[in-house]
Amino acid sequence: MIDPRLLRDDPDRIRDAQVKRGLSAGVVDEALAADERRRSAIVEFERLRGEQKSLGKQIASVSGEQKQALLERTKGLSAEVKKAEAAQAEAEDAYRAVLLTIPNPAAEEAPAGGEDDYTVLEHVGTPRDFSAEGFEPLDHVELGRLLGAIDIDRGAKVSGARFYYLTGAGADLEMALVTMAMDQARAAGFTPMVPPTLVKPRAMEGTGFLGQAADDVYRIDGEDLYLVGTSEVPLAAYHSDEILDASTLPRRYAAFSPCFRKEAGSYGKDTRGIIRVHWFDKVEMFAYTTLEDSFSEHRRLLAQEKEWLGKLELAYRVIDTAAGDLGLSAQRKFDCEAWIPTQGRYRELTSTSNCTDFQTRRLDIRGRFPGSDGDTGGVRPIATLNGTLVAIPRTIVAILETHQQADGSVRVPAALQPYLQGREVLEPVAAR
RNA sequence: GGUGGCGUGUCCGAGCGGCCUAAGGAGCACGCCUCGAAAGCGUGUGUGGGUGCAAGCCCACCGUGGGUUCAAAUCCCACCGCCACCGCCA
Repeated sequence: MIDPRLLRDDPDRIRDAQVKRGLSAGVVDEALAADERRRSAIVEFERLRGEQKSLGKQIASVSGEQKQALLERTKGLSAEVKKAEAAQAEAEDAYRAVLLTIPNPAAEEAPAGGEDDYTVLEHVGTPRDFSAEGFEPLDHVELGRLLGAIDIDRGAKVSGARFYYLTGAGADLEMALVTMAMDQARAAGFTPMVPPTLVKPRAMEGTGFLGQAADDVYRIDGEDLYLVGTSEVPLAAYHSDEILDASTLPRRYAAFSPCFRKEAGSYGKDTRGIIRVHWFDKVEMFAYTTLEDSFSEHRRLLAQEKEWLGKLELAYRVIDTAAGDLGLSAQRKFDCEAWIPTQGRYRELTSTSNCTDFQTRRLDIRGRFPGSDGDTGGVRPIATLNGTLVAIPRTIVAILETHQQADGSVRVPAALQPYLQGREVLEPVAAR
């Protein structure tokens, strides 16, 4: 949720932010009107309630005829109070509902525009030139079959389209990547976590995944539980309704979890292979910081991702996502995109977002700062950030395709070897 | 899934229809005392919202949501969570 004070004090800024994302600024006026209605409803309720309270006190202290007279007067009042209370609750709900639809205003620095208006911040490494080496690279589906690492046909048989089995070396790769990622995160000060992946609506809504993004989310039939699309959800909700002592910030968590996505609206996109799937495992970094520190923390998360991709010896570029392509909750987002040889283009492997106080306001997470309100102390909103360390299928795609050799084997990056029983090469196996 | 018990402020804990504006204690902050500290004494000590230039004033909050009542922390219902036992299960 955006800062309600910002909305009231500087609505033009929110209007501009809406336009920058390519959205209509109309919601801002809707929200302002709802706020107006809400406040007059509150004033009316408090007036009636105050009257009722003082009458109640008199009733308690008198008796007999006097009491009867007062009782008569207060009976009608009681109904009015009830009505005013309902009106107030309704007005508050309406106001909140509008606020929830307003995305986090994009950062000044975020490029304006939609999906294609990103800025490339840097290129790291050089895409491998297979023509110079004299062979045609195989795609990850072929390589996965040769290595006995990915079984897409049986995934479809058992679970449907966009499902897969990781088998043999593929399963080994997942375990190796997860362990290696967790080791890196732990060394960088992140607390390892294995969170629940079924969550209540509150956690979903609080992280901004229940609005227009809702059709990408699986809901459990008849249970009021959702399957998370990322462990960002349980990690953000982890501290919901808590006041964290500012001295304990930043708090850094790294979670391993499965992720479930309907991928609605992506029919026909990436239908081959395991680039876009309904389920995958992921190690996600998550941080709680002060608002001021969130910007440097965002860079820190990006640095972790770059270190990770470097260890996997992948060629990639870093992009600054355009405002229109930010999720509801992000204020700025950097994606690391690795070069996929058989697609001839860069594909997103990791992504890190600064959500500032957008999620913490929705989830009632605040920090207790030393000092009094006057000198910026007291209880104030804090920031959340998230960043992918490793999303398994896409990372496996990049590794297999990038490090393949002419005979269909795949070279294992040096940093990964200790996690793969010291194997330097993954060799093709007989089909089964 | 069943039965029973319990959810009160930062924490412990009392209250079980109207002086609850929530007792008492602990903790914390400040002050007194002290060479300094402890002990002791005194004062203060939440969150959200409305209103006001401000000091302040007002409203809401006793797990959550309904209900009864002129009036609910207190009575009734539902739900959630915790604890214990039973059943089931990995």
